[in-house]
Amino acid sequence: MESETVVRALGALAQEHRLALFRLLVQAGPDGLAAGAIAGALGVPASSLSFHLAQLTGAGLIAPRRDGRSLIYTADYAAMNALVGFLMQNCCGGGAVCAPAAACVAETKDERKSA
Amino acid sequence: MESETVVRALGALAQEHRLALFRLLVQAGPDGLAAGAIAGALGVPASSLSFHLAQLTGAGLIAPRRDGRSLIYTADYAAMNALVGFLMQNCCGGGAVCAPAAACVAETKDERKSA
DNA sequence: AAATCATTTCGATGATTATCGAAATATCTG
DNA sequence: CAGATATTTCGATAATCATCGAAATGATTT
Repeated sequence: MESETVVRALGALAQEHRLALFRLLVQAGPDGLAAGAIAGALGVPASSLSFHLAQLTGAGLIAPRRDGRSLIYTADYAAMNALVGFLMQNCCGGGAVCAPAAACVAETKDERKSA
Repeated sequence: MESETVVRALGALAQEHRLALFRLLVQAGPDGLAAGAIAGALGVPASSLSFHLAQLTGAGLIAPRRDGRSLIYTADYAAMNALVGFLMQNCCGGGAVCAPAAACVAETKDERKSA
C-alpha cells in the first residue's frame, strides 16, 4: 500500500462523522446502507453527508452502488484490511509489538452489538 | 479507546510528514530520536517539524524526554496498539474480517532492528 | 411528461491546518 | 556570565476542510 493512499485513508477516517459513518457501514455488512438512511442515523444534513461520503469514497474505503433511486454504500473490507496491515507492518515495530494476538482472535460474534 | 481519541490519532497520522515521522520513530525504537535528527531525516525546517511533533504528542502517539539540550522523541507503542485494536474491533466487522491472521503472526522478532 | 423522491453539486462562509522565518526559551560549555 | 546549540513559540499567510441551504441531476411512478 502506498504511503499517499494511507494518508488519504487515515484522513478520511479522521473525522467524527466519517468515523461513525464507516463503523455504521461495517456493521451493516455487505448489504450496505442508502445515503438517506445514513443521514438519518448520523443526524447530518444530506448535503453535508454527501461531502463525507465523497471523502470516504475517494479514499477507497467505501463504494456506492445504485439501487433504484437510492445509492447504497458499502464498506470496502479489503481497503480497510490493507490499511490495518500497513499500520501493523510499518508503524508497529514489525507487527508483533502492537496489536497483540488477542486483537486478532477478536471477540465472539455475539459480542458485536447487533446494530 | 474513546472515539474522540481515535479521531485525533488518525488525524495526527494523516499527513505525509507526520506519517514518515512516526515510522521513523518506530524504527528507531525505545532510544528514540532527537528533534534535530528528525528534521534532518525528513528535510523539514525546525519550526515546521516542531508543529508536527506537537500534533503527534498531543494525540499521544509519541512522547518527548529531555537529554541535555536535545529533546528525544519516542513512539508510544501502547497508543498505537490501542489505535490498531480499535480499528480492528470497530471498523473490521468484528476483527476477523480485516487483518488476516498472517498480519498478526508477523515477522520474527529478529527482523526488528535492535534499538 | 409531470410530479415525486433520493442524492449530489454549487456557492458561500467560518474554522482548522501547514508552512516557515524571526524571536524567545532552555541547556550546556568555557 | 557570555557564547553557542537545540528546540519551541509567535505571527503571518496560503491552503484545505466542514457545514449547509438552494438548485441541479437521476430515477421512479402514474
